[in-house]
Amino acid sequence: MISHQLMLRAGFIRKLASGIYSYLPLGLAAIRKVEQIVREEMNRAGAQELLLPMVQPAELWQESGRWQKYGPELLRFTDRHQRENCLGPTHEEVITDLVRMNVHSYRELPINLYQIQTKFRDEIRPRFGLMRGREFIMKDGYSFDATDEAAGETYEKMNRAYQRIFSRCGLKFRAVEADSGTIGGSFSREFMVLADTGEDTIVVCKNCSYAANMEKARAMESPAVETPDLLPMEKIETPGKRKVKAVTEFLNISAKELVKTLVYLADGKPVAVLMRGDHEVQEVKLQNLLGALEVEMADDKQVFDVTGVPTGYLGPVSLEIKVVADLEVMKMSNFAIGANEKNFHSLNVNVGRDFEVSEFADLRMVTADDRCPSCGGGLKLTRGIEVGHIFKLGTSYSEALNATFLDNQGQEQPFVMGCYGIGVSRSVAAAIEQNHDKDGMILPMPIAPVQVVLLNLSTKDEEITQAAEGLYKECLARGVEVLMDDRDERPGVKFKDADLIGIPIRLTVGRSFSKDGVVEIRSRRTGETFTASLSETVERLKKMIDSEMVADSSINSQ
RNA sequence: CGGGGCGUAGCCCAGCCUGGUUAGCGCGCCUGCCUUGGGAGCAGGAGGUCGGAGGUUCGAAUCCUCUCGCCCCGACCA
Repeated sequence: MISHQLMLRAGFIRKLASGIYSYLPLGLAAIRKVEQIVREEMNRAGAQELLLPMVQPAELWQESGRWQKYGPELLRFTDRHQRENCLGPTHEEVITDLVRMNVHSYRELPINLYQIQTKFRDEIRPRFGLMRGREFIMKDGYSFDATDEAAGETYEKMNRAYQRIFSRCGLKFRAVEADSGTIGGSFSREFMVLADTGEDTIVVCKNCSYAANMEKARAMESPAVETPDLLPMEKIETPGKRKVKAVTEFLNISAKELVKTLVYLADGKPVAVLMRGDHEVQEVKLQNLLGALEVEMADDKQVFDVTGVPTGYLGPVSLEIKVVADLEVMKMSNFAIGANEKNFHSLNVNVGRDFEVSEFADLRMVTADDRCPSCGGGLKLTRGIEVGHIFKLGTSYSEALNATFLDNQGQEQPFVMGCYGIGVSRSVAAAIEQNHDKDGMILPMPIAPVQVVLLNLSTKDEEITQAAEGLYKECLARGVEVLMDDRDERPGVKFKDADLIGIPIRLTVGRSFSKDGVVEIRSRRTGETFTASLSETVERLKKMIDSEMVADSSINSQ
């Protein structure tokens, strides 16, 4: 991954252990820039910063039920008093506990609290450096409202704040509908930085603003077709034909005329899933439909054990286990299925006449051939990096932890919560992923470690050195962030390093100063170069910087 | 957790298969000379528990066993 390589080469980070990195001065400076933008926008949106403990007692997690649920990525340990603890991967429990101890009346609401802190998640397989470390810097925020309606307003406020934050960071991103996952809650939205190297696939409409991740993405339903006459079911021998491709070729039908039967284990219980031959199951949708904690595809042996049929010849007719089906299957008629007998399939099968389905639902993976569910336009699959996620949590945590307040009727009510995360260290990596060339990083002005890198090309030349130092001091005095390269190195080395670390503006004092009394100003992004006299230089730097900072007023707050 | 791979100087790596001088190259580092607008050149120099433990052997970086760490692929994931 390019951002990782560049950060190592450029001295932004060094690895200490698997998924654990030290932030060096330049890397830290970029992180601080992102943090500062996050702070400003969170504060503007009415949130308040605090700092919660990283070590958390097991009791709290047992109370919420996540001590069992969270799994091995929660790093647990025992202290000298034999008390169990964990390192916080997130802070719903701690914040809910804090609020329940201190807030008791609707008149104290709403409350919106956030922190910026190092989190630890013992990832199965850390990779891509800061992109998926075990230790990472995250902003996490939590809101407490008296009613669903008020919580919805807070959620929208956070949505707007997030739009501003990522715009101000100079990132190209999309906000997408998302599955809320193990955190629970009713609705959530992910902020995805668009990059081909992203780990997540997202679906965006080419025509309207619809965007979603694969777990949530819907497609416009295919138009209803008139049901043709139902033909009599027919069993046909299909020796050795198990895969959709082999069966359809053998029967000379298209995959759209075949229904495949897949067996999943939902928390250990077998379920058959019917899917049109050319479609794929989206397991998270299945998991949500079944209300299961875990679904996994059964292996060949497990399938045989529960159905008595070898994989490849399964069908829903007289199948003993629970059967669910994708919506598209409902529209099909006279289709082919496995006959539940080795080497046989059945033709002209129909739902209702030949078998029953306990539930129809959208269970499939959307493809680029599908149409947008909100406008019917074409869809595009693209890759993204998740840098932010906002959730409407509802009352699941406040109920589990018995966090309540008295409403204006004197009734005890659970807080209506929301939670809002931003991967700070990941955002820096994502920015680099999105902004680099063959020579190195090209950092957006608002999150670059410094705005200007000043090269003194000849530290032994007194005139040049004096000019460079003068400029350096003037920059500092006038609020221009500057890093001076006065190493005793040859010019080529300094140019290469300046390119690598991606500082937006390069200011060079060298030969042209001795000759013509001018210094050189160059944009890292465009390569555009011009010269300036000493007296006008800092003013011109300021203009360039201002034009590249995303000004508050230019942000469209949607 | 399953599959594959790697640990030799600060870094990248060769040597291992087929045991046998003083363990080597490149980069980096130090000293001197030289050079100064796109990662220069010459000369000299420092730097090693060969990841760790045990074993086989006259002799182990090399063969065997165990162990630790890391990387890649997979399942998983806010």
